[in-house]
Amino acid sequence: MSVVVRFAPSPTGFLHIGGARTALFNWLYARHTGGKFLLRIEDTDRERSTQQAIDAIFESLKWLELNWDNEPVFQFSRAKLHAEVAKQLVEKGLAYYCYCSVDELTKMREESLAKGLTPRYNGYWRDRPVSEAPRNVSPVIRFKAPQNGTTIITDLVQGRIEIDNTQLDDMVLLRADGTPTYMLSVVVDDHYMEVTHVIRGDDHLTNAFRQYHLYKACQWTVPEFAHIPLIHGADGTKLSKRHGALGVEQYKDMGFLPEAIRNYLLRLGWSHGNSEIISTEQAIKWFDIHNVGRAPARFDLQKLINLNGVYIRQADNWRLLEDIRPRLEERTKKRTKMNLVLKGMNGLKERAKTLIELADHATFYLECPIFDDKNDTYTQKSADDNNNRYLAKVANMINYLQILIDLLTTFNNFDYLLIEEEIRKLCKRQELKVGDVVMPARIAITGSTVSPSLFEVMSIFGKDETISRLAAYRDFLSALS
RNA sequence: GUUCCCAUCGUCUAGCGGUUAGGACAUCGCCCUUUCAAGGCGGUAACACGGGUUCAAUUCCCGUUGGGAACACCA
Repeated sequence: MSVVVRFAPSPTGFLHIGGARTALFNWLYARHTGGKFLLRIEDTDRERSTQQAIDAIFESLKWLELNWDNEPVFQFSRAKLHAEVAKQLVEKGLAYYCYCSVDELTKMREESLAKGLTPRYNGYWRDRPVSEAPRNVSPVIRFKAPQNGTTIITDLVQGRIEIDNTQLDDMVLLRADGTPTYMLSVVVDDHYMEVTHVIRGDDHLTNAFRQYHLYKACQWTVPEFAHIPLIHGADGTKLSKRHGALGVEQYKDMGFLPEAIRNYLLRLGWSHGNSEIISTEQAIKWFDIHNVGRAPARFDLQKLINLNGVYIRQADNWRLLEDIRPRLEERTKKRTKMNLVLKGMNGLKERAKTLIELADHATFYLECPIFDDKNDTYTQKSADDNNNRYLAKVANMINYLQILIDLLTTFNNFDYLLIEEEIRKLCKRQELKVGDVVMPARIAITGSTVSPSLFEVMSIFGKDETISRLAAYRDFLSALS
């Protein structure tokens, strides 16, 4: 029998990082086994489900490149079928109508809690004749859960788990308004979608036991379960907004690459020997649900950032340019110089951990960051703080800049290696430190003390732009002193 | 509170009775060097605790402690 898995988020918010991992594991398992990866939107909670959230989930999955098979299933559209199943169970005597009010149920839970028991429904209407039913109350349908014995589930991740059936209470299948609950819907949908493996968050583990009996009551095959541990925040508690339980979209906005996120999420709770950098192809080949760890893992942003740097360095230059183009265009009008960014990409991507950084560092190719277009002058203010250290030695800097200009003016060929060779020769001749000469030029050309190799930058700019920036800064410094 | 799950460096993890307990991120040195990265080399750093079982326990069993999850007419 071929594998069918599904990712079934409820559209009550964005797709968070934990959901993304659940989706990834399902997707990998499907691709690994050559099975199907289905998507089901669990929108039975009409109050909290939004179109916005549905769109966000689709967008996030697409961005992560976790493509699903078949059309997505919207659970609410199948509500009639779900209700039908509930009614059939009543007819078979496997479920019953319950007329308890919300207040009564709350009271019941409080009483159990006071006695030190698990709060749950006490089965008041389980064996009570319908003739006793109050007139003006619309009933819910409850499932008759077994009251004795034990239930055993062999979870693919958690192993064999046994619970006492006294833990199970009679869960609501159909609400008073006739809409199905999650417990009913999942089971019915998973059955009709022919899902063979239910891979989901650990928080559903206890649900599996209740669902198990529902499968049995319907005489359906119980799927394999795999409950993967949740992701925790850096402090070990449940991941919340405070920790970075952000939407996938927000990680995109922070400049992360989808392949970096996939790799990070995969390694969180799963490993393959000493492999850290794992391509998607390798992941598909290696992934097995059986060796997913059982303990929850903490989310470590530093490791994600590091991994992102690795993937940026590996990425194609054109693709990176396209990734940062919107950010660059936001920042400057000089779109004609994008080819310079592309030429400089090898030097730039070596130094960036995120696409934001990459865009930041690339800006100088488009315009000199410390040159203010409006006033047609340089500003010290916009230069980074380090510059001040060098600006203290203005006279020296003017001198070095002039030496460089004189040298570069004689060049016909603006080749990277040639520039380096000649500047080194000059420094040796005049007994100057290469760093002393290079740093003022770096500030003049890139507006910062941090940049890719200056010789590379110069060769990319070419003679005119290089000398023009050097001269402009020289003049600015002269005016200062 | 009740039930279930979990436990190796700060973090993610390898280990599946006998290892100098390995790797990665982070961190700290050094090297390389025009800055910053990247890279190279090296350092600090872990088997929660207590009982068993065994010739031998990080590894198997039990308990303690500590963490987590679930207990809705939410999903």
